[in-house]
Amino acid sequence: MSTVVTRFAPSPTGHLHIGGARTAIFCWLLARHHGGKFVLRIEDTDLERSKQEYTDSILASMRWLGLDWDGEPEYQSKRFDRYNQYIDRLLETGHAYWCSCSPEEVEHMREEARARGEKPRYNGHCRDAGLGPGPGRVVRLKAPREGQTVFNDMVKGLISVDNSELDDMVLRRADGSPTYNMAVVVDDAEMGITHVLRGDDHVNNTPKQILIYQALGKPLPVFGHVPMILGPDKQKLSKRHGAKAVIEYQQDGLLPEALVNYLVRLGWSHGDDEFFTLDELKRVFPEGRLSSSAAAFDMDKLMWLNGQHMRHASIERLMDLVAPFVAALGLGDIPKERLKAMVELLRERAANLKDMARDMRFMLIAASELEYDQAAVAKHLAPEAREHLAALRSRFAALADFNRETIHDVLQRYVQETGIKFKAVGPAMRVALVGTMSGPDIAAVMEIIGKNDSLDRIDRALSL
RNA sequence: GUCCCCAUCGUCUAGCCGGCCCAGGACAACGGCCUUUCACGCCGUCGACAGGGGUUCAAAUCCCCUUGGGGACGCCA
Repeated sequence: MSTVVTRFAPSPTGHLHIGGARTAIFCWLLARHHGGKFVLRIEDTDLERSKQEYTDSILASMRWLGLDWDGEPEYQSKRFDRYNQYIDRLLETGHAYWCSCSPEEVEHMREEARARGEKPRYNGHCRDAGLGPGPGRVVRLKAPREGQTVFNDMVKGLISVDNSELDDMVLRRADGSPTYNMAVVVDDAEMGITHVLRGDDHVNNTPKQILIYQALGKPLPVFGHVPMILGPDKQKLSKRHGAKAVIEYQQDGLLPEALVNYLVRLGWSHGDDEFFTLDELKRVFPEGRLSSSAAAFDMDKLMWLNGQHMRHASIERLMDLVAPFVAALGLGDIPKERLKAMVELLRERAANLKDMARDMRFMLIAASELEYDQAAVAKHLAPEAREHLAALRSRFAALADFNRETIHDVLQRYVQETGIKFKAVGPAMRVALVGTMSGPDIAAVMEIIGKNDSLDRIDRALSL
């Protein structure tokens, strides 16, 4: 049994976006499930648009997602000599030839084909001219004109294309650099890639690449093309859709495992299962099915899944993860115990780390900084409610052991002794301590902010 | 224009080597329960096999056509 070797081959012309992230995850899963290798190859042959900062960003996103790769990343820009060796070999074996047609001439040929109702392509003008090297000349593949090229796609099944639809593609440009298809085939063959899983937009490249494999006499890998991700409106994904780069989701407070879970489920399924950890995915991935149709991105479901993963994450990890978000709110250093208490209190309710940090804010500011919702104040801090608040304040002040149980007891006893309904005092307490009518259990909040702060807040509410 | 691919609830999907499906789950929406509030959680409601032909005793499932959508046709990747 030969080992599985997959690869992810981004070009560093931007940050890692969710479409690329998803194919990377699929490739990683396939390799890791089989205990195989996952190689990372930076396709930076376009020197103009490729930037080191993007490579760094892509690698950072991969690490954040938990996708580790084997060995050092490969850079195509460093492998031009290899590509040219193979092109020379193709020239020697008669699988390729020199072409002197100018770009303008080729464009003219394309227009002629189009006028004939055919697919625009190079007409093979220099195919049998027996030309040698020369300035401005390119090398083209001598592609078969008859028959068809067929391959069994991992996700789409049998795909076949008539060779007459393909043309003699350029392998080496006039400036001596290799073209994309040539470089990819040489790399995949040399790196021993067994499974090429990539975006849908490459299906049409596959027959062309297969022709190069055949000319080179190299064995074919298994190909698989995953459909692209569409925007919520089923149109091509764009910034407007909220479908952003992976780092932006990181900045929005998502958990990497939630993003992975969501992205994988978008185009892959395992029965009715929705929630997966990375380890589970690694274990069951091949049992599931890759979808062959495009999927629309749905932020709501991503957020829901994130909430699910928040509830499965450990308190300690959540503390580490939420800390930077709290710091970003300018709330300074928080004692560990206090942060822990807040995370425990909010883990069940927050949809993401950013929201969680935001929801901690009211507990971390001073009583004097608390913002009161005027409508809530008017409604719940009526004269009668204030009397109860004042009475409760002195009972809380007398409390030696200030924790959520004792606080809760004070509240309960007060309600029993005065015979009032909890509703006559509960909302007032909440407005006084939180400023608004929503939030977690008041007794728990009071324990976290402490006795002094609790009393200060009641005093301030009483003075409003 | 030519070629390739795709097509189940609003969305992600199960089902797809035919009968167990008058189509199941999840998100969203809506209603209810829980609760001092908001969330969480729980229960329920709404909601789909694009259309048309075949094949078959039987089709969401197989075949063909139409329609719709996407992708590709570079000396970009």
